[in-house]
Amino acid sequence: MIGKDPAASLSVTIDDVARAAGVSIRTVSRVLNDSPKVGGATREAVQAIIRELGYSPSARARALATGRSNLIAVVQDDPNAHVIGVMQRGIANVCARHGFELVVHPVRFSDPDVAQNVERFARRSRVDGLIVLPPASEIDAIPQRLTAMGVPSIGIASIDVTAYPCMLISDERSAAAELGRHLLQLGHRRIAIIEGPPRFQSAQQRKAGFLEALATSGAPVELERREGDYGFESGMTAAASLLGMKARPTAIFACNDIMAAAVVKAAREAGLDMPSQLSVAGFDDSDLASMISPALTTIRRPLSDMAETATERLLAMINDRPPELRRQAVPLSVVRRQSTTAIGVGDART
Amino acid sequence: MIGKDPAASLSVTIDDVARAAGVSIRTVSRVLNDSPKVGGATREAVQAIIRELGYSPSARARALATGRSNLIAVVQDDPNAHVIGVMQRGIANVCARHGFELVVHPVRFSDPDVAQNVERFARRSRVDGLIVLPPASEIDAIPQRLTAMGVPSIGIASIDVTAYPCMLISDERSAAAELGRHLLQLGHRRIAIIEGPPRFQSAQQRKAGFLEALATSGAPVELERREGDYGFESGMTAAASLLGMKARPTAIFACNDIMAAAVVKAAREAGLDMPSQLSVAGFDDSDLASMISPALTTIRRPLSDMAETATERLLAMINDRPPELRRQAVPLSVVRRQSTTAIGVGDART
DNA sequence: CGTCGAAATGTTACCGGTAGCAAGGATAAT
DNA sequence: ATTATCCTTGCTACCGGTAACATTTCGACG
Repeated sequence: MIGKDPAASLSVTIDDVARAAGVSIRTVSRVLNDSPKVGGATREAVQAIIRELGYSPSARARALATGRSNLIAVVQDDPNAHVIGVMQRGIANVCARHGFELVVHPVRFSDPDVAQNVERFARRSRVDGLIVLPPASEIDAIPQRLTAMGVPSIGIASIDVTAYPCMLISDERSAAAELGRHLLQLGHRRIAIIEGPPRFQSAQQRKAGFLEALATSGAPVELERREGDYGFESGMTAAASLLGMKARPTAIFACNDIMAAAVVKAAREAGLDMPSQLSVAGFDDSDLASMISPALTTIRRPLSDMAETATERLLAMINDRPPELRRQAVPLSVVRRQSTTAIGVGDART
Repeated sequence: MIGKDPAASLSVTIDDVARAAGVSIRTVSRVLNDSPKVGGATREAVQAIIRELGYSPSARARALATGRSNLIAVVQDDPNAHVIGVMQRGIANVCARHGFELVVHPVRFSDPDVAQNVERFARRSRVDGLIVLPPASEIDAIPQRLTAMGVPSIGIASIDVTAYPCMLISDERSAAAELGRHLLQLGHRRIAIIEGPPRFQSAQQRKAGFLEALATSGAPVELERREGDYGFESGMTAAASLLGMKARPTAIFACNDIMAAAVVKAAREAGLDMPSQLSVAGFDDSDLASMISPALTTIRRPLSDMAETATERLLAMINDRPPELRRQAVPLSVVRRQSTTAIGVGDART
């Protein structure tokens, strides 16, 4: 009945349990870690007391004694709330299944001291491992330091960052190429791309894949390029410039959904009908993509799966099971929606 | 030069530092916690060694010894990635400033055992305090258990949940009322509301405030009500039903931006021009709101400020400074954009 | 020049668990 | 019945810090 005092229950210690059960601390510890060498009767008695007292062992003390904190961290920059939201959930799910806790450590991609920042964080917090999300995952120095410290880490990015002991690489380049071919097949020849900021590898990959597809097709493509910063405003600016051309593009690929949404908005305000007069495609398949009109043709990354896989693999490394697969390419898929269509019917001829 | 060995640096202990500096552990500890009673020369010598060895104290051991983990948790359900993303960032910022780490604990609002789940989490992880985000913050049992355990917590919600020692209450009811008056002033009389799921207090508050404004205005309003679940599909369904009416509403208030976006999309596909033939308003001022066309008139909560304030206050409680303000109402504001306009010109007369 | 007090540093007992090793008890083999 | 063996359980030394209390060292003052 001691357990009835709720105020005290937080401070119940293993000692209290041992005393109440009339056994030694060692035995209680065994029950907690369900060691096989405990008598059935004793085990049940101890468990009863534990329940009665509402006891639960301190993760901190445990961490100190075992050298494992049962904590993993996710390192994230946050330009993209959608990506982070979905991945965090996936990671948290796996953590919960394995009795781990998740600590988030936001960083700034542009901060020159990110790597040092992360190192200090890892050192101080003593997390058992880290998952690094893009675009922070593109920074070499982070896995370099982590690996030097002997802390397991896994990166999720669009390119291979060799310093990571394990990586999930989403093949954004191929996906963008596939999207390029898709537009060509639809008959588009005046095509524009709104690129992302070149400091991000993802932006470079998406651009490269797309341009490559157009170039190798052999089709006589008139290509127009603009640079955006993945933000809505930059998309509006680029769109305004493209739509104001005499020979306006019939299709625009924006390197993320946000800029694509800007194109849609700009086009609508310019009185253009989509997709008949203009096809638009994005990248990410964020919520946004299917909520605007017309719904965006875009590229989907299996974010949730990637997050779960990454976490499973990190936990494996933490448990000294080396990852079976040190590098894994994740295939992405084009999601066709209403924002792209074959050129023809209501074609815009300037 | 010992510090050059990076693999070893993770396991540098206070003892190593003491030995290297030729002082006692106690003195190193004093330097770490910058206690005033250390000689200047000694202090500098120790600091030099610490730097050289790349030592940083284990947060775990510290937690065990001091009884404080320097960890706070954010408890969140995640129907709304936007809200969580913004708030998490605000919380993390404040944490970083005060040397705290942030652990996220996702829960399910609909889970009958949430409260127990959170209690176990708090007990096990030994966090120093918790911030509970809506809608999880509406569940009484959570703060009840937390308070009984003596763990500081702060809730952010649209109503007062008395069991919290401290709360930030966003006045969604008044905001919705203000929005209602706004629509009336614009001349709308055939008005519809797409409500959120009644199990959420936020949905009830938004509805109540809006209806109240219409009722007390004295204006002869024809009100139409539909129930949604805060999801896009439900918004489409409700919109289809409303737009199919003989006497179609001239203004629709959707209780969140996502459903409002659905209304916009449905209206557009029905060939309606906005805002001339239909005014639409949402709630949340998510990214979405300004990215669609027309941009949504909606209601903004100062999410980032709220998150920071909540965190500051929680940290104050943790440091035994009772919160100066145990309840604080946060005023919200109507953001007028292009989706609402005065009735008249291109009015829809069915 | 002796004494006293403040400042600086050291010694050591925790914090709440884990786990190696030893000891006690019960059951099985001879 | 006796001893060997296995199964249970207890004792205790850590894990890496913090902080109370003791001790030493000096400078200052009478």
